[in-house]
Amino acid sequence: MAVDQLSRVFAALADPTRRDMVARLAVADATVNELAGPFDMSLQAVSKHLRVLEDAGLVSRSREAQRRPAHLEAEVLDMMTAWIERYRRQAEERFSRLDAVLAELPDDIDPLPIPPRPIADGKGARP
Amino acid sequence: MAVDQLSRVFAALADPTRRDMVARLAVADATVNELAGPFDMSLQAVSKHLRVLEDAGLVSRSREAQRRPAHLEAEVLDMMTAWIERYRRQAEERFSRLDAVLAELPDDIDPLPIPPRPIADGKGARP
DNA sequence: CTCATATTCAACCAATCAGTTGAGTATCCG
DNA sequence: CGGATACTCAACTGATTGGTTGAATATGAG
Repeated sequence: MAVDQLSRVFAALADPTRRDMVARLAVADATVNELAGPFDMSLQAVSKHLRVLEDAGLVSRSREAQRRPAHLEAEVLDMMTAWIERYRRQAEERFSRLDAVLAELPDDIDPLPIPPRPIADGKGARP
Repeated sequence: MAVDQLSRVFAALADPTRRDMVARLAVADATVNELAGPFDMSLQAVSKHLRVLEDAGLVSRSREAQRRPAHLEAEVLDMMTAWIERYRRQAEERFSRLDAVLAELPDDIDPLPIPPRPIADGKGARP
């Protein structure tokens, strides 16, 4: 994988199955078997999804007898929020600045000159 | 398109090229040509990326002579933040609750029997 | 040691994705 | 009108993804 972590995290959460897993891991750590419960999907498929989350750094795993419980690593979520919020804020600022400019426009300016009307057919020309 | 918007938005931002576009659209609206500038990539490819962002609801487009300037729709970002923050907060709470429990443990309990050997590797690097 | 449980590995498949090139459409300008 | 500019559509391609099944590994219980 020659792809940066931010990309991996976004990609990981682009799948509803994986988002569901994250939602449940936020409540409690869980094994592959437990996670697989609600899904109509093979155990191996769930294992693969878990692997994607792990590669993205969203979950860590430990060993507990045969089980390998997954644990949500919430810090990575902060990385996403940081990215998103940065640009949301930037855009927001820009918009409010635009609003301010518009609000300051003096009344004697007509910012929307009506374009000259190209005219119609020559049928039934009126004198 | 049988895929929910949240999935589309996450997927849209899973690509570095598209994240870069979003970053620049946060600064100013831009046309396909302008956006394509820095990329070593055909105009059509950029147009396609823009389409993905549009389908995800992240940008809207208008018409201005031949140009079709793209405009960042920041509200959608809020949807992501809402999702992420919900689970981050949930996990966070859970951890602090756990901390509280541990802090309350009477002294005569040894809550952390030291494992004979912390699993040394646990996971070999796969080629 | 042998068996059961929990999980992963490996090979395969269909669908989607990110990119390409080439042709087509929309809009303005002279 | 005819061109130039800005963009999109269509068809193709190789890589990745989300799923499958069957075999393999890891660990604890008897």
